[in-house]
Amino acid sequence: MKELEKVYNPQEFEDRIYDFWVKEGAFHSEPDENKQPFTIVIPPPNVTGQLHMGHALDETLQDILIRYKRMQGYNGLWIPGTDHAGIATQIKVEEVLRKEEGLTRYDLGREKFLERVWDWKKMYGDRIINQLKKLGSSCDWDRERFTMDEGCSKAVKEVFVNLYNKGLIYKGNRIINWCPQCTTALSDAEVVYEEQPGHFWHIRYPVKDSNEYVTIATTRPETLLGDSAVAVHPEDERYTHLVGKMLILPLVGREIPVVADEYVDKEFGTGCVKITPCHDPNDFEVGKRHDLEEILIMDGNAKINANGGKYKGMDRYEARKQIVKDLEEGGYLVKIEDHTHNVGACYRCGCTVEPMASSQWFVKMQPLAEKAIAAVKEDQTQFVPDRFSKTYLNWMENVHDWCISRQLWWGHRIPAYYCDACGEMIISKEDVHTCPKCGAPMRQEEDVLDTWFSSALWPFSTLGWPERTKELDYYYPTSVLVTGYDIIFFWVARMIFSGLEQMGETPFKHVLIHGLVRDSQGRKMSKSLGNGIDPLEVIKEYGADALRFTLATGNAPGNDMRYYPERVESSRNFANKVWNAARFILMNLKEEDLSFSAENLKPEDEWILTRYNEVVRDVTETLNKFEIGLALQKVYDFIWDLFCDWYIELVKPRLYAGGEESASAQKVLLYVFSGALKMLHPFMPFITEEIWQALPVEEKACVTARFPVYDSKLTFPAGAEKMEHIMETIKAIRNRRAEMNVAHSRKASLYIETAHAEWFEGAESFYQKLSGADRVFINQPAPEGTVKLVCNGANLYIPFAELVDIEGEIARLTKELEKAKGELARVEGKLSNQGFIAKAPAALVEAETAKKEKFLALIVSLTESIEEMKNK
RNA sequence: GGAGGCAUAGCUCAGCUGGUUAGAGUACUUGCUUGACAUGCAAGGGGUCACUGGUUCGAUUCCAGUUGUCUCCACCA
Repeated sequence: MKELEKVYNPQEFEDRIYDFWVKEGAFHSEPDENKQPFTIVIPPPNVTGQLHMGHALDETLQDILIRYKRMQGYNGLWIPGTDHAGIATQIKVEEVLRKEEGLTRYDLGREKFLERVWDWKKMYGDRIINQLKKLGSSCDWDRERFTMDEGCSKAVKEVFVNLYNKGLIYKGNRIINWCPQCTTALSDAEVVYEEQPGHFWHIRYPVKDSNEYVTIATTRPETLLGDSAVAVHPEDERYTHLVGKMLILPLVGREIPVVADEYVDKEFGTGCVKITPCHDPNDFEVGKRHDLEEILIMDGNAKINANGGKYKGMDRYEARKQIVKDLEEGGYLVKIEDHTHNVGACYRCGCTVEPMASSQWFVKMQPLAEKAIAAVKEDQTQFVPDRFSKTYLNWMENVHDWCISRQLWWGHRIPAYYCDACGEMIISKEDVHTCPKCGAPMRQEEDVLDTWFSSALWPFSTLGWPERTKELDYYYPTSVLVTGYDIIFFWVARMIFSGLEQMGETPFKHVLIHGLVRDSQGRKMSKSLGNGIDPLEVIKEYGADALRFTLATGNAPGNDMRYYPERVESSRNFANKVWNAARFILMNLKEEDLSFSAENLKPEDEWILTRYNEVVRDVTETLNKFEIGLALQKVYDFIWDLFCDWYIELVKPRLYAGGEESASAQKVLLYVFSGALKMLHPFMPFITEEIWQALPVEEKACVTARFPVYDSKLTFPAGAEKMEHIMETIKAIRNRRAEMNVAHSRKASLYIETAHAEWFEGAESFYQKLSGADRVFINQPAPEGTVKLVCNGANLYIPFAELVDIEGEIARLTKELEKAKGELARVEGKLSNQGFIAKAPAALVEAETAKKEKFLALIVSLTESIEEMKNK
């Protein structure tokens, strides 16, 4: 038998335990027809290669579920996420390149640049894996298999061609969100809106051949350069006479028409809107309806292009300044108003996005969304908690077409090939070098796909699709996806419709959504605030188990949680408690044969076994419902309160006495404790395994042991009830001794007066050990001069008369009496209510009746006691 | 503008399909080096479950409204 260190020190064993699991093949997950699969798809880690608190939360919840399922005999597989083609990766590398070598990606060229990204990617990938091990993550991460390799690219091409052939992918000129810093298009989901102070510039547009003019207001005056009309509402009498007339665009001198369009809100501003089809999504639509000229005025860096005339080459903000100045000088500027408005920013780099017309690839969402909506409505995929399905459905029902092309290099290149000679375009899974029409060389599309396009295929592309591999057969659809609510649109939704479209089946049965980890003041953890907490630092100080415990408990599913160091500390204290309980048990296990059997059980054994069984049942139930925090709370309460504070204390006299009674106690101790360890293992894997290795148990490792199962043969209602009565009286005695300031060392006799002598028989040692009694008498006359305690079903007498403060005692008893009377009134109120008697369940009526009896008896005893006191 | 969350002890939060003497951790008060643990043990104080109605025999729990607060989505020039 291995000894445990005297002091709980997780640093001493966590790494060793992890290696032990790997050596034992505990995370093995080859398809096995004799086992049920349990698959978890996990979100991508963040780009810095540094484990952050949110990711630690993801990993912890996933790991708890998969360890639990493995212990139930399931074949558990992680499908780890990688940010395998993200914009952020490229931007990060470009940043490093710029800083350290003063180069841009164009200086390096596509191929060399991609090599750089790939090396960098591997480096941080390794770092993340090592960090996850520290956390206890049982993901057997196969990097060769789960990276952006041949296979993944194959899947991407396959899907692209499939969708294109079904008419679900198209190329078109549309307004997209353009990030001038990342120099790429962004999808709607990648834009974050923020309120910013700005201005309304009111500008006068003269009517051609007239003294009239219209006034428009804009927040972006520089877009004036791209105006091709001014729109008014068709029923706006103020302007009907102008519709069809031409205006002279200030500074530019271009003639633009006044058009009538329902899009304009008569009530808002002057009722006139300048129309800039290439730089505003609504204007773009108006432009299409009225066949207006489309004038793009900026380049990829948001600098004014040749269409901007004299402003060419200016940055958009520079141009704004200059244009405002020129308008003012030309007498066109009517007024400037302060105005706060929402400005869209790139969610990666924070740069203000520019809406721009551009030729991009899109996925037609409506047909895909319809299936994805049906799948969730029909519960093929269930969100936990359920309310997040509303978030999902809301988004899906209002979804716009998805812009999937990105003007980046790191990513899957779109499998489209162009012939410059004859204009032919081919979409193909295979590379096409010569044009089948004219024989000229073809060139592949430069753009790459949105990260989330390939990420959306993750649940099946990683399993070998489009090949029909045995992994795919066995593990798809996966069991559960665990992620934060902030990623529902980016990833969850897209995996669902992609899975449905390509596999004909939803990619996972459950989506477990959790909240965000915030700092102690409720703020989001962020780099700019500097309030982020490094999980590795926490692990170093308190151990991975303590961090996992903290992340798994203390809040309801889907709600945000705050991070407090004090909470980790209290988790660590629990680990310490378990550690010391283990040490106590180990130093008391002296028997050769420790195999448990339900024989020679004492009431305290029956009590703890009954409670243990209940906890096994409850924990299993709650975990099956993904109520992870609740399950852990139950294990915690059982171990600390019931097992350590009560059972161990109750059983100490037997252990010290030795003999047959000690032997049976040892067996129960080991049985219950090892079972509790197994229940605790998914939550706190390291400490439970380390202790397991020291215990004389049959199963070789806690990680591969079988999760406890409820056993009706091991519940003993009678024994459990007897113990509850004894414990209630012990609490009452302790309470009174504390109130009277009786030293723990001062022993006293105890006289129990009861109509249920059987409840208290054989309990002498408990009273001696736990309530400072030296001798215990049942139903024997108590001597004069005692303290009387009134309990449910028994009166207790302790000879401490000299310590009694009569006045205080009367006050205390009176308070108790009032409380009991209040309870009685409540119960009687219920029982006298005919509606209650008639409609409430019978068991409840019975229970209330029993309560009434109990309170009646209590009131009689208390009243008597008060009278006695008054007579003294 | 649309949708959703939250409001329970000083603080952070549990409380699953209505019936509990409304809980935990932490903080606070008191007493304990009781042969696993002071990272501990024992005892205690502390809550009109935001407010107003409704449904019900019965509401912290379900429904509606009000107030406060947070978040997401859309976005009007």
